[in-house]
Amino acid sequence: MSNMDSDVRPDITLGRRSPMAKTRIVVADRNVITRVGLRSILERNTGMAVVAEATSYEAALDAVDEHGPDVLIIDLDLGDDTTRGLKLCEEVTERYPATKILVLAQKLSEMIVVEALRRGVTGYLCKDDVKADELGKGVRAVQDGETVLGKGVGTMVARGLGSTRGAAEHLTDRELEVIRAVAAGLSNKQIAHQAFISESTVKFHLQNASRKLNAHRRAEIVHRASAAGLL
Amino acid sequence: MSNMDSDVRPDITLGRRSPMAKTRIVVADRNVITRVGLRSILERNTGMAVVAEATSYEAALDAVDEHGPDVLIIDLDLGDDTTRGLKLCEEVTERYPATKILVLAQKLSEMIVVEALRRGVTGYLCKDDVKADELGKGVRAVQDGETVLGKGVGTMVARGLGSTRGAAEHLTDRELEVIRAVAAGLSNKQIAHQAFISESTVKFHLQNASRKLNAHRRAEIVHRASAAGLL
DNA sequence: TGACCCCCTAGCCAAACGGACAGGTAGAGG
DNA sequence: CCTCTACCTGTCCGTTTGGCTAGGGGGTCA
Repeated sequence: MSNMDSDVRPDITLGRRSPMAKTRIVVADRNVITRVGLRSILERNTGMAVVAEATSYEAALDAVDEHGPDVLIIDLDLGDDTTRGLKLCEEVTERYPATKILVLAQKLSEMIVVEALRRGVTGYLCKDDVKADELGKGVRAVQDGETVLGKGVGTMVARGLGSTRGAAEHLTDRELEVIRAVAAGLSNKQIAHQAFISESTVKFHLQNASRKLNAHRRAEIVHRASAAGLL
Repeated sequence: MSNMDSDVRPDITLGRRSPMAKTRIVVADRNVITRVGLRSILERNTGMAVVAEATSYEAALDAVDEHGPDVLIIDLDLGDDTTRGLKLCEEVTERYPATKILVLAQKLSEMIVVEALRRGVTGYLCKDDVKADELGKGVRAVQDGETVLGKGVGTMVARGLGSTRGAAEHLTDRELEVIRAVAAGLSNKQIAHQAFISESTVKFHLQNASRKLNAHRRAEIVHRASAAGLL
């Protein structure tokens, strides 16, 4: 209660995963309010303990390294590049298969949902939809290896996996750069000039982005990218 | 601990604004985690009490009606129409000038910031940027009538107020409808058909929206509307 | 070394868009 | 009555786009 602002809060380190021990949780979220709220809600539940908090991708990984928690609760949007969050999930599931991941997203993005699940995330809830008691249940379920999908997430998964191919190929740096320029209202010609490439190339990148985002108009590209938190 | 999910949590009703009394706070946010977190952080401070929580515009207004708090902490994005949040601020400042409003936004939108301040909001912080101790200070400052602006908010205000005219005329229902269709990737012709109006009219609405949002291309319109939480 | 991916470029053409005219209706309110 | 707002329609024309095909260069990795 005295050190509520530290990035990582160590705790009594007892033997990892001893039976009957408390569920050890690491929370990664850039938002203090959310961290405090989560801790408060989860620790009402006598069987759970938040052993560390993190506010960046690096800190999150460090915390998992150090504490080897049962569950990592994470908001993938920890920096300005959500893709980093996906990579983090991949790393954690690879190196610590015993640590289950529960994603707590601010908003639902089909692309992120599908990609996260592909990377071994075992739960995906949306902050705004979740009820207080669902959190505890969700954590317990995830810890037991059950897959927990929040309201609306399920249908996304169905659609996402139903698509012919991996729905969400990653946008390349250039593509993202171009999309951001489009969002700013620039024409292809202006973008070309700004990025020191030809107009043809701008169109090329936009076509690739269209395919990847399953959009057909630049306005739609912007919308999807925006919804995915890419801008 | 038993009724943490109820929309409004009544408390001991003592004489309003007695001197030396605790700072009475109403929290309006659709997110349980945030509500619990705020309560937890604020009530560490012995001089403050969260007397009610609300998860909808209606409930927020009811709570203010009932408790006449010193401070209303609100995330304007309580439903699917952020404009409602602005109207709410207007109503509260009009009917309860003694109740100060502190906006806790998820993301920063110039339009929302400027409009909110125009409507008598005395504080504007961004959830992700705020530190735990800043919250208490912010609430106290707001209660004293001081204007509290979070990181980045100040510059927005400067730009917003510097603009020749009221920066943010409201988009009409039709305009919003058209914009949403544009975001979905529809052509003017398709939108016209969908809305039972002519293509000319679609273009007309888009031109008006362009002016209001200070955009020149549909992709930019979508971006701004999206950033303002209008989609 | 070939396969693969990202990046870059070119030209073509139909369709869509933006921006500007110049109007019209209906309702709300001073 | 006049004004204001939201809504609706049209025509014009140059610019921008979407979608296509058809390439080259450089990097990584098996």
